Order: sequence, then C-alpha cells, then structure tokens
Amino acid sequence: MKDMDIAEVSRRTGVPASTLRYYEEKGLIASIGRRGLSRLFDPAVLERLALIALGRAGGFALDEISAMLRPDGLPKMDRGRLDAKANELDHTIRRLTAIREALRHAARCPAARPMECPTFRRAVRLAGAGRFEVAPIGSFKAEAVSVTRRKRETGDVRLE
Amino acid sequence: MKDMDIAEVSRRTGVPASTLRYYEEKGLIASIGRRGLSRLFDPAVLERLALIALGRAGGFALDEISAMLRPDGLPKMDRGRLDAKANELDHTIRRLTAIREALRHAARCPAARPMECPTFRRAVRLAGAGRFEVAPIGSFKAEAVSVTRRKRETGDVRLE
DNA sequence: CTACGAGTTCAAGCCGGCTTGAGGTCAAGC
DNA sequence: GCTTGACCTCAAGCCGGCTTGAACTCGTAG
Repeated sequence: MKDMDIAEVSRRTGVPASTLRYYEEKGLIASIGRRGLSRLFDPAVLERLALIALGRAGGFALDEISAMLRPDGLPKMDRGRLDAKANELDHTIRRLTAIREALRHAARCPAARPMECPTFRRAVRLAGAGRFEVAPIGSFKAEAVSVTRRKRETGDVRLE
Repeated sequence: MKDMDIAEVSRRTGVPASTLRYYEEKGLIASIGRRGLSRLFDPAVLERLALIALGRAGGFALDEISAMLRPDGLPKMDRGRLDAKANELDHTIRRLTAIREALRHAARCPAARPMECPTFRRAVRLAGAGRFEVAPIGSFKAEAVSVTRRKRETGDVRLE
C-alpha cells in the first residue's frame, strides 16, 4: 500500500487530523516524510494507531502508551510493564464490578437509605469508596485512625 | 453526634477541605449552618460523601452524581437511572476485560509484532479500540469528556 | 499563470475537578 | 484587648488531551 496523507489516515482510523498532528508532536507516531508541507504516513501507522487506541480505551495516559510502545520501530513492549498494566486493569475491573453490583442492588433494594442496607454497604466497601466508613451513622470511632493515616496521600477517593 | 466543622469532616473522610467547599458550591453537599464564618456539617454528610466517592470511583461525573443523589434529603436515586449506570459500567467492564486479556497475551506471545498475533487482534477487536468509543471509565479525569465530546463521525477504522 | 483547496504552524482555548494563593474575618486563649 | 490560627472568599492556575482559529504554503487543475 502506498503512503498516505493525513486525510487518508484520518479517514481510515477515525482519528481527527488535529489529533494525528498532536500525536506526532508527542512522539507517538511518526510521519515518514513530506510532500511539500504535507505529511506522508506509512500504512504501518494504522496499526500503531490501533495500539494507541487500545491503550486509551484501557484508560492509559498517552505518556504511558508512549513508554510501552517506545523501544520503537516494532512496538516491542516490555513484558513486565505489560503485566503490571494488566494487573492494574484487573484492580480497576474488580472495583468497577463492585460498584456495578452496588448500583444494581440499590436500584431494587427497599431500604429507605442505601446506606442502611448491608449489601449496599458491603459493595461500597469493596469499591474502595469505603475508606469513609460509612457505618450506621454514629459509629465511626475505629475508622478514624486509618482514614487519618491515608489522609494526605492522594486527596483521596480518586482511582488510581 | 454533634455537628462537625470542615476540618473534622475532612479528617474523617480524607476529602480535603478545598474539595468540600467545592462540592458545596456545586450543590453536592450542604452545610447546615455556620459558626462565625465556619461551616458546620451534619454527620449525615459523611454518608453522602461516601456515596459521592462511590460515584467518582465508578467514573461518574460530579454532575451525574448530583443528579442521582439529587431528589435530595434522602439520597433517593431513580431506579432506571441506576440501572442505566450499572449497564454502562457493565460495558466498560467488558471492554476493560478484553483489554486486560490483550495485554496479558501480548506479554507472553512470541509474535514479533502484536498485531501479527490473531489472539491479540481479536482482543483488540473486542476491546472496541477500533471504534474509539470510550465510555466514562473512571481512572482519568478529563479523558471521558474529551473523548465523548468528539461526536464527529468516526470513519471506518480498519485495524486489521 | 493563477486560483483553489488541502495541508501547514503556532498560540490559545476548553473541559472537569480540583488546588493554590492572596487577603479578610472571627472565636478563643492569654 | 490583642494575638493567633483556623476558616473564609474569590480569582486564577494546573493537568491531560485535544480542538480551534488565524495566517500562511504548496501541488495541482483549468
């Protein structure tokens, strides 16, 4: 297949030209030359873009993706890194699963307030949102310590 | 339990005071009064913050959370909405699972380039990476938004 | 040869979710 | 009565991932 101009790459991948330029600027993709001012891309860029999309869909930052794809040419990714990412994703998946269950349960649980329902509370805890322990209002004593310990670590509650 | 000042809420939940003020400004939480200038919070706010954390962990935007919690007082959420959210999460989970598998496989597949491996390609396909439709997945703040905002037509994306 | 349109560069803007900093107020302790 | 330090407000800033706009440069069709 012949070299493609930016419009063609965009058309074939759905990635806007502006994004392609941005990616090139960031070193995620490379053009193989110019015709006049216009960039020319090797068809291999499509594959690379698919990998980038995969990473993005997985919630990874462009910099991380760049690092995984980096040892450039062939998108040879480091095995340990890939495994680490997979594990990360695994945690995220577990957390999301717990949250999904919490939502599903809340949708049909008759408890007046979701937090009164043990099932819901359990899900919240699994979701990791329960740093806040959220126990029946009024019994927060034991929790205070651990919460305080974590306090400054992240500004909290945000994944990752 | 007595009313708490912002520092106490922060200590108990790990949520920074600045964030609490921000949440109040957005209408996600409410203080029940002031002592001098200082806000006073009802202990129930802890529970509400836990729900907010749950939502955030699930990747929902503050506005969405606000809408689910809204019919305020008791965090009575609309059932249909909860179910919809659960389904949304379900899709995200499936997608992430496929990506995780792709990563795990790539970590030990001998193919020179991942895309040469049918298993990997299949995972990529399942991941929907080609379609670039990334649903609100928690981990990254602005991500979901910007991706969503690209409602521009999405071309065909031939990855394989 | 000229005009056109697709491509280019660079700087600035946007969105969400907060954080930071300057400058102000006030209850409590000495 | 005065200081202290926690809390306040308001505006601006930051980050990631792009998008947008203005001003410009070319290859190509007529």
